[in-house]
Parts: sequence; structure tokens; C-alpha cells
Amino acid sequence: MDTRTNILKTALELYNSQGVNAITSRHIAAKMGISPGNLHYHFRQTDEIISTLYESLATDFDRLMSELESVSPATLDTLRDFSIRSLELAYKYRFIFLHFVEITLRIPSIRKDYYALTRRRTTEFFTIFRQLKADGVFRDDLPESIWEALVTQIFIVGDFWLSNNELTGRLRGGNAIKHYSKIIAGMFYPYLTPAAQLRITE
Amino acid sequence: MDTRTNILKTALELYNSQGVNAITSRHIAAKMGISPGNLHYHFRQTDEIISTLYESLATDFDRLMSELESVSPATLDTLRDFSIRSLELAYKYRFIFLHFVEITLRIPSIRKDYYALTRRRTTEFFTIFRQLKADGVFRDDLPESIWEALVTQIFIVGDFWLSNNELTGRLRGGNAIKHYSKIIAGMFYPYLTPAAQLRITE
DNA sequence: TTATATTTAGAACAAATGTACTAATTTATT
DNA sequence: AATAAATTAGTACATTTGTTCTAAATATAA
Repeated sequence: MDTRTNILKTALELYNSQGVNAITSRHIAAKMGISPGNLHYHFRQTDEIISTLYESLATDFDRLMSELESVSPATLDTLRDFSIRSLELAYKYRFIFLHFVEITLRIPSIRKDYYALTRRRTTEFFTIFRQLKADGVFRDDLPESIWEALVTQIFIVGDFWLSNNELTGRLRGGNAIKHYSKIIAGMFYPYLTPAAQLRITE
Repeated sequence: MDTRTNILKTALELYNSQGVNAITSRHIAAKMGISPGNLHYHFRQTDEIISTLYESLATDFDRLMSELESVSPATLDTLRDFSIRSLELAYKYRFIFLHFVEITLRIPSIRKDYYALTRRRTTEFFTIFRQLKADGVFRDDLPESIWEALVTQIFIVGDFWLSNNELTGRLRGGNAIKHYSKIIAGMFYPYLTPAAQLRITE
């Protein structure tokens, strides 16, 4: 593996396990057995490592969203599949979510990028909701503001389930993903029509 | 005001506005116009400042919970009132929520304390839910697992609405509280009985 | 007033950190 | 094989940070 890729891989491991503020460029170099000089030859500034990792996450997430958009018509299964894949992706880059505010304070461009991503996700969710309402999966007797609130909830839970896990249960890997998948599935349940609810519980 | 109190007040201001990692004991001392030596006479370790501020938050929150428990029978208004007060309290100590994972990595005892608090809050919520179901406010046709999921949702949104705000809208003060109060109110809406829903929208 | 305790300022230290610089070494190109 | 380009190691430097220490100043008590 080339050094640059190896730096990114090692940095991701260390950031994920010890947090973005506890790890310095020297730690990464030491873990790899290379010199600090070498590391800074590949990344002049340490922040570039974080930016690059964030870009990987954003790219992977964009791909996930494209897949979601391409499925037509979307079903509840599509949505569930998407949420599980999202959780898996977030887990892979979990240090970003665990230290999101920290990171955006350190690298403001990440905040701007994330904000743009959020806006795209919002319209995407509304499209899917509209379709699922038409298909009799989601209730259509709820005021519009309730759906808006739901989208914000989804973003908060989607971005901070890892932090919640860190503060409370501290589940790892598959266990964490399984647990929070259920939370998210449960989150949608009251928005389903009685028919769709039945289809799930049986 | 005595110096110790003043240190806490200044620290809270600085942490809230610039983040817990950007602010050092020297910044706090400089802002107050006192020497670093003086600051460290009152707080031998900088972390003690953070711990003390966390304890203030926990104490205030405990008081809020006691008030909630004392109201009997609890109504939907009780719940709404409680959530608004919670948001106000969180806003006052927002640096803790914006840097929660960071802080618990730095001061592990805070995580333990928070975990205990969460467990108490959980049982409290279930008590209230049970009562509101009996009173015909909350639906009683939802599986138990859905209510469990709701409690986790409440914790995640309650703890990280400030982070979400920081990443997206960046509303300040009353505007932020007003906005996220609505989100939380909307969060409960699908769990209400049709009768209770009507009572709200009219 | 005198003695004692508390509070404060300011200097000092060690450790850590980001990053730049230089020289050596390895790899690629001709 | 000779030359040029790239990668790498190791050192060095300025800054920052948490914390300690000492002495001065201030407040309190007798």
C-alpha cells in the first residue's frame, strides 16, 4: 500500500479509537513507523488528513443517495436498506460524527459542505415521503409541519446515534448498528398507515 | 463577585462561544485580567472548571426532573413545559452538549454520572407515558418497543439538537429554543390519540 | 497593631505540537 | 550507468499549554 493511503488508513483507526483531539500527526507517524517529516511530506497540514477522510465519507454517502434515488418506486424496504447502509457508513467514519462540532470548528469548509449535503438529503426525503404516502404506506392525515419535524429528527438521530452510543450503551460494530437500526425503524412506525403497520408486525 | 465564581462565569462564556478545546486556562485568566497563577490557585486543574460547570448543569437538571415528578397528574402541557425548560437549560450550558463526547473522553467521571442520569430519566418517561396512555392522550395501540425507541430518540434529540443547530441553521438564543421546541412537539404528535391531536391543532 | 491566613502576580519548566529544513536514500527515467 | 525525481529520516524551532513555585499584596483575626 502506498504511504499516503496508509496514512489515511492509520489516521482513521486512531481517530476512531481515541478521538480527533487526542491524536496528533506524530502519533500517526509513530504507529506507522515512519518519521514525522515523511508524514508531512504527504500532508503538509494535519488538517488535510481530516479533510480527506471527510471527503471519502461524503463521496460514499453521495453514492448511497444516488442508489436511493435510482430505486423507483421506493418502498419501506428501500428506506430500511438505506438507513442500515447509512449507519454502516457512519460507523466506518465514526470519529467524524463523534467529533462533528469540533471538526467543523477546526475546518470550517466541512461545515459548508455538510450543510449543502443536508439540503439535498432534505428534498430527497420529501420526495420519498410523498411517494410512500401516495402508495398508502405512510399516513396522509398528518400536517406538513410534522413531516418537516421528522426530517430534522432523522438528521439528528442519523448524525448523533454514535455519540449517544458513546455516552450510554457503548455497543460496538454490528451490535451498535443493529440496535440503532431498530430505533430508526421504530421511529417511522407511528407514521405508517395501519395496513403498513400490520405488514411489519406479522 | 468572588474570583472563583467569576472564573466559572467567564469559563462558561468562553467555552460556549469558542468551544472547550480552543479555550485554555490562560485564555480564561486573560479575559478576566487575572494571572494564570491566581486561576490555578482556585482550580488546581483546568478540568475541575469543566467538572464544576457540569455539576451545575446536573443539579439544575435534577431540580427540573423533581418538578416534573411532582406534577400529578401529568398532562401534555406538563411535558411541553418540561421540554422547553430542558432546552433553555441545555442552551445555557451549551458547550457541554456541543462537546459532549470530547468532554467525557477528557473527564470520564462525567460519562458515568450522565449514564446514571439517563437511567433515571428513562424510568421517569415511562411513568409519564403510562399515565398519559391511561388518560387517553397517548395512543395505547403501539407495541412497547416503539415507546422504547421513542425514549432513545428523545435523548438523542435532547442532547444533540444544539449540535444539529451548530451544523445547520445556527439559530441563536430564543430562536433556537423556539425552533427545536416545535421539532420536539412534532415528534410527539404521531403518538397522540386522534382526540388529543385535535385538541392541539384547533 | 501585630500576626496569620488568604489571595494574587509573575516567572519558570517540562512536555507536546505543528511544521519547516536538510541531507540521505530510494525509485524512476533516459 | 548516469541523472533526475520522489520519498524518507531526523533534527530543529517557535508556540502553546498545564502546572508549579516564590514572593508580594491584601484581608482577617487577635
